[in-house]
Amino acid sequence: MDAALKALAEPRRREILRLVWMRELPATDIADHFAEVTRSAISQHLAVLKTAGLVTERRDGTRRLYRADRNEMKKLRKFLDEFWTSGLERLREVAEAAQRDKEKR
Amino acid sequence: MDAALKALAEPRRREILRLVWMRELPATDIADHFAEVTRSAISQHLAVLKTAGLVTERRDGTRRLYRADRNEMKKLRKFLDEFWTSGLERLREVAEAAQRDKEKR
DNA sequence: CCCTAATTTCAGTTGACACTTACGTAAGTT
DNA sequence: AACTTACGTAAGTGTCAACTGAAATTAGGG
Repeated sequence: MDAALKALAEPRRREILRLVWMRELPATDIADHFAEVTRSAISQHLAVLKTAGLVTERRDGTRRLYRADRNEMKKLRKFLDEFWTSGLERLREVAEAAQRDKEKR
Repeated sequence: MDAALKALAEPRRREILRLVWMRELPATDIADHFAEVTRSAISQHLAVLKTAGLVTERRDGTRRLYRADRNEMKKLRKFLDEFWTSGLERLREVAEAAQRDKEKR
C-alpha cells in the first residue's frame, strides 16, 4: 500500500491507471496516449505500477497487455477510511503521547 | 488534491497526520514523536501538509498548533471512488481510443 | 532591554526519480 | 535467415525533495 500511494503520486501514472481501468491495453497503445514522453518512460511507469500491484501484465506473443488490478485501490480506500474509523488506533496514540509527557517531567 | 496525494506519499507525513487527526498539537510535540529526524525536518513536513490543505495551523503565543483538516482527505476518498463510479469518464476514454485507432489506419 | 523558548527559514548536501538515448531481446513475417 | 514489431533494460542527465546545521523571527518573562 505504501508503494501504491507513492505510485499514484505521479500524475502520469494516474492517467495510465485510468486508461487500463476498464480494459486491457498493450504497452504501445498506452504509450501512444502520451505524446510528450517516450515509450521508454511509459514502460518504466508501467513497471512501477506493476510492482505496486496496481496493474497486472499478461503476455500475448510479442505484446504485453496491461490491466488495472482494482484490489490494490480497494486497499487504498480502506487505508483512508481507517483514518476515521479506527478510533482504537487513535486512542492508543493519545495514550502514548500522555506517557511521553509524563516521562518528560 | 494533487498536492495532497503527493504529501501522503511520504510515510513521515502520514504519521504526522495521524498524530493531529484527533487533537491539536504544537510543533514541538509532533517533532518529539520522531527521534530520527530534526525539528527542522518536521517543520518542513508540516509546511507541505499545510499547503496541501491536509492540516491547519493556529498560533498561540510562541507556539503553533496543528490539526488535521479532514476535508481534504474526504476529497481524496472521493477521487479514489471515482475510479469506479464515473463510468462516463471511462466511456469517453474508450471512445477516444477508438478514434485514435481509426486515425491510425 | 536582555534572555529563553518555540518555531520557521536559509543554504548546502545527498539521494531519488522522471526522463532520454541507445541497445538488447523475443516473437512474428517475408 | 533476415527483417520488423513490440517491448524491456542500461546508462547517463537534470530536477526535485528530504534532510541537517546555523541563523533569523516572534512572543513572553524577568
